Amino acid sequence: MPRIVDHASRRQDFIRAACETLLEEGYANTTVRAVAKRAGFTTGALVHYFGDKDELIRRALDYFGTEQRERMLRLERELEGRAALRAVVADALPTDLDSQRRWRIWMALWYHSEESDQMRAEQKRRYREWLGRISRMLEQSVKLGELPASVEIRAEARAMVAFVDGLGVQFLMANSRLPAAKILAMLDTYLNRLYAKP
Amino acid sequence: MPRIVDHASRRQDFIRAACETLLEEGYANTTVRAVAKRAGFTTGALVHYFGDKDELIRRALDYFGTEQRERMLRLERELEGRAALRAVVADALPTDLDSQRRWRIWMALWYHSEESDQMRAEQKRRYREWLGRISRMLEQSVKLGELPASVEIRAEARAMVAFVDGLGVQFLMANSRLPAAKILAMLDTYLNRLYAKP
DNA sequence: CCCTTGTTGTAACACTTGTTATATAACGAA
DNA sequence: TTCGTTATATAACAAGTGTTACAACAAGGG
Repeated sequence: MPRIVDHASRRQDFIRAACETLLEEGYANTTVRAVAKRAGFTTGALVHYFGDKDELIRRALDYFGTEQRERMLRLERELEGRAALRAVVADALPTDLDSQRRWRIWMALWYHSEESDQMRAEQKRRYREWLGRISRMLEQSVKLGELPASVEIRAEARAMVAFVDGLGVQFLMANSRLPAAKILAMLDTYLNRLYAKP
Repeated sequence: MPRIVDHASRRQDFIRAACETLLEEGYANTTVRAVAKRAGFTTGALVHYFGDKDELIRRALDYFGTEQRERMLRLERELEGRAALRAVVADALPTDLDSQRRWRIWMALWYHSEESDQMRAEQKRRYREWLGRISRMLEQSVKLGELPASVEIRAEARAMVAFVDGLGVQFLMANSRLPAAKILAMLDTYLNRLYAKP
């Protein structure tokens, strides 16, 4: 009976607008008004699709996560063991403008998960997934004989994640002046040591 | 003629209050009103000692930096080479409640240096210092014969800093549930590989 | 054609922020 | 004591926030 509009797709429009705003204006400037405007609406429309701002932001961050996960799953399917690990981690590392913006989002998420319980939960979930993914590739390396069975999978995964996150931070702090080649060289040095025959 | 009050020491009072507020309430809740109240005054008094809020915050962060630097210099003086590196990095790693709070501040600083040019400058300066400190200890290791001359000092320092920063992030995300022993074990694994005889 | 129902825009609300203006209090010099 | 200067408190201001209330609108069914 009433005016017909695809609820789900309109929601997606707002989520996309929120993503763009986050990337281009930063977290602090991502207000409901700004997002609504970018989507071509006003706050009146936006609030019909999201309970509150936090939900909108969480959906947007979810969108980033999904994108990244899909890229990684693709790499994981095509490769295995050390090669897969190398590819997945290299994809996560900040090597171009796009990943630089992704890292800005991550940092904002880290920071704000201090305040919002829901966000912290979401963030923990994502970390677990990320650790699990790396752990699985390390286990595969053990099965393939690339790594000795004595390697402590969980600790190694944690260390790897720390390495990646730290490089992300440094990249942002260095005003993105860290050349991709250097970052990848550091990754290879790291992997060479991890995979060194004892 | 006028009422006498030690300008410098009163300033320090406010700076200390700002530090405490940052640590206990977090960056977002560190308002001029909150800091003034904690110092036992109101905003009217505070603004007589600082041009604006940004200056106050920068002074407070400076205070943290100075504290940490002094601790590190002490360790650097007492030890040398690998032992010094291990001690300094272990001190920086998040192993107790105090360092946890310090890491919260660091993350806030990272995040907000996206917006304030002055803060970003301050932050860059601190990173350079931190990289320089580690580089010097690595060079000392080379001189002591602990490391081969072929090691790429700058890249290794960067990797080390990344490792530390990443662990700091993970510590915060894990709700400080990462036991100190595990973190130190990861550091030692890292150092063992770096200092392994080829 | 009208009416119902979901959509959207407008505007107000309540609150918080940093900053500024101004009044009051304190204290030493004259 | 009185005055002048400074320190401090109080209060207002302007801007910006998320949220809410409400009116206007659109479009398909009767």
